Amino acid sequence: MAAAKPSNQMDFTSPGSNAESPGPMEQLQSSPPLSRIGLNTNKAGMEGLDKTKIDQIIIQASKGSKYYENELQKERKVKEKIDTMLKELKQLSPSAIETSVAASDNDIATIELRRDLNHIIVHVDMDAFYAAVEMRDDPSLLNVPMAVGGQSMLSTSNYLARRYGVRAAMPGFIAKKLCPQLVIVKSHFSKYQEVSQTVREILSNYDPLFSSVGLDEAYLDITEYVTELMRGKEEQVPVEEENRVTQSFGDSSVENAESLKHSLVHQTDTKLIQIDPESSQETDAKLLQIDDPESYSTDMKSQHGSNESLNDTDSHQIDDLICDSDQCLPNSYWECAEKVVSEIRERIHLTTQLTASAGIASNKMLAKIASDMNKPNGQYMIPPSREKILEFIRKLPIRKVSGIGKVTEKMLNALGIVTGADIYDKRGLLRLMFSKCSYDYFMNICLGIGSCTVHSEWERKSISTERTFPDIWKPSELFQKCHKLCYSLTEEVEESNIKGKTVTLKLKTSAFEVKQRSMTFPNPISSFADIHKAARILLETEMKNNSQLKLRLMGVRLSSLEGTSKSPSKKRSTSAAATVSLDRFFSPEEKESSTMESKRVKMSEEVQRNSEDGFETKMSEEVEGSLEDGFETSSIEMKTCLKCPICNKDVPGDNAALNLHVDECLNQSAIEEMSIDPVDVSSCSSTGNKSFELLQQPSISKTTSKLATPLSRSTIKKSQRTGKQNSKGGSTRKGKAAVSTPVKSLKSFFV
DNA sequence: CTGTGAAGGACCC
DNA sequence: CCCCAGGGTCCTTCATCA
Repeated sequence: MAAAKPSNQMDFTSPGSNAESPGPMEQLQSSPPLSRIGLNTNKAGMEGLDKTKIDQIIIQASKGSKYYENELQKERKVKEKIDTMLKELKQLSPSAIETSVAASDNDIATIELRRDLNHIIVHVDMDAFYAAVEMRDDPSLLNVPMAVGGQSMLSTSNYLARRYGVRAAMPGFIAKKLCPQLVIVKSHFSKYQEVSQTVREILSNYDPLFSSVGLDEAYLDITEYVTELMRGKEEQVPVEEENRVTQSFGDSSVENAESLKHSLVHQTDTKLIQIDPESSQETDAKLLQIDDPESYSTDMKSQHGSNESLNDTDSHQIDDLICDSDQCLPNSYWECAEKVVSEIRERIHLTTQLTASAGIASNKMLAKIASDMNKPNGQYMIPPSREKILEFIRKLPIRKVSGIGKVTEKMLNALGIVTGADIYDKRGLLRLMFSKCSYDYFMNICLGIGSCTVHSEWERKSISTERTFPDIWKPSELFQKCHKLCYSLTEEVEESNIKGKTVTLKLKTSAFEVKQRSMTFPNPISSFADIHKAARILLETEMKNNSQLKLRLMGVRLSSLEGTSKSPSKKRSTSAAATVSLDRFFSPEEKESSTMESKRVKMSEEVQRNSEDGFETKMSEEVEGSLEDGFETSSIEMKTCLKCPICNKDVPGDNAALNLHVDECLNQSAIEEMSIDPVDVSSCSSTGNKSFELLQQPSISKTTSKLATPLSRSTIKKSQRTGKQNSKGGSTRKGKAAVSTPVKSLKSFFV
């Protein structure tokens, strides 16, 4: 593998490659305050705005609100985190950093081995999706700044509105301040879903196994599609170079051409007629047009950020270095891919009257970034050569990378990192300052390496529902909310035939403080009775611990789902390749379409039976009371409980300790009650007798009442790197400061 | 030392 | 005057345990 060798001499070695000077303090920018409240311009259509002015308006509008105060608080925390990070940075000796750089170079060589340029990955992204749909259906919206959502929150805005700083995830009333003429349209979800489905049908012609992200995005691996197209071309029309797409489309003996025609017909039948009866005619014409070599080249050139063509002799050489000549896709394939993607977008436009943007690259991370380059209604390809990729990444603002949000950006900024090149330059520091996971993530970014895995089915990990409302504090109201939420969650749970072990209650106080309290059953549950009891107990406990609990949001979630690869129940040894993402080895036949159908109990019945029964009344009185209740009623369980060291211990006067104690007992008794509850028919097989046995050693852990301790971060952890990467440079790093950095999982982007 | 839960957060759409 | 969502995923820290 030639790849191993060049990897150490990074092409980043531009100016300041040795900028890893131990004390890059000059670069430590004191970031402006309110960075998390101000406008986030990291979005297409928001370039060149007067951010300062917009920020002023936003801040003006938010000042003094609970939300604002909470954001300030969070901002302070982040700042603190950064400060301690910088302090630790100062402690680092030059030699330590030097060593770290060497080790990092070593890591990079390893990571480089995973570079895979043999997939043509496409990221398709509908432009301002919801807004575009609304505009399409109501021409009066065409030339006005508009957004979709409500007074409290916008889902998206059109490009006109973006000129005012109005964007997704902005509350309506603030948007109005920025742009008084703004028209806010209510969202029509089902419509978006329909359109989305239409788009998906188109996409499936190019990659039947494509994966979608939300309603408006999707990843495709069109390698196979392109390959077949090219093969067809080679066989059928070996001479015609430029017109291969056309040719093969026109040739019915080619499989893809068949399928394409098929889909066209299909489309014509189902969609075009509804939208515009005449355009079916156009479809073919348009498609052919796209294939016109002239229009292609001019088109693509203008859309292509860089003028570099794939035929660059350079890239040939590089490619030869990097890839096995056998494996590497010929450049012509990538040229073809551009046409194919162009066609995809065109077809989307024809059938939906909406525009899409797309990115083409050798992995998902790059494709995603690329799709944003020529938004709206454009596409961009990052050529599959290592050199071109590095060149691209080098200048790339890190914030463009999916997974790097405002906090991570700020943290990296503090280290003087703004672009991909900076990441590479500071690799020594990063290796010392961040967890292995984060560090790996960063390295992959600056190398432009990512996952090519598109064809893996999504697996649900949790299911939840939550609701915001005007502040409430009356116990009866709180319980009512809880009940309602559990009900609707159960509906969904039953609909999807899901079972899970962990119930989490989410609370957001009127001060915007978010708390989560969870409880794990010994066996998967799904009935309203179980979910509600758990949620109810968690709520009771919280209310008990905080007598003036005032909430603006409540949510319930079920996780540790049955049949999840994470679930211990059916671990299919992913053994060997410990470091590799499960993604890769996930076996599709994991689904157990359970035997639960029979247990379907009518929700209404069940709710009625459970809603205001004795149990609940009991619970709403005194936590202690129900606690003892639990003990007494579940005499079978006495043994377990009696053995509980906490229960039998004298609880010290300390409040926190008492809480711990109570929580633990509550959880315990809760589970017992649920196991025993005669009403609970629907889940008897799982929470019935069996759980009695399991209850002997339940995995109940107490809900720690003492939270967070946000300050104790300053520690230098010795979270050792367990990776296999340090074969050469030695340095098994021990004293690594793990500044916790939230980072998109490697699973999603990297192999 | 590993695995698991619980709680808190960052991020994405 | 109206005053910051909801559904998910993953990572990290801590505690406790087997």
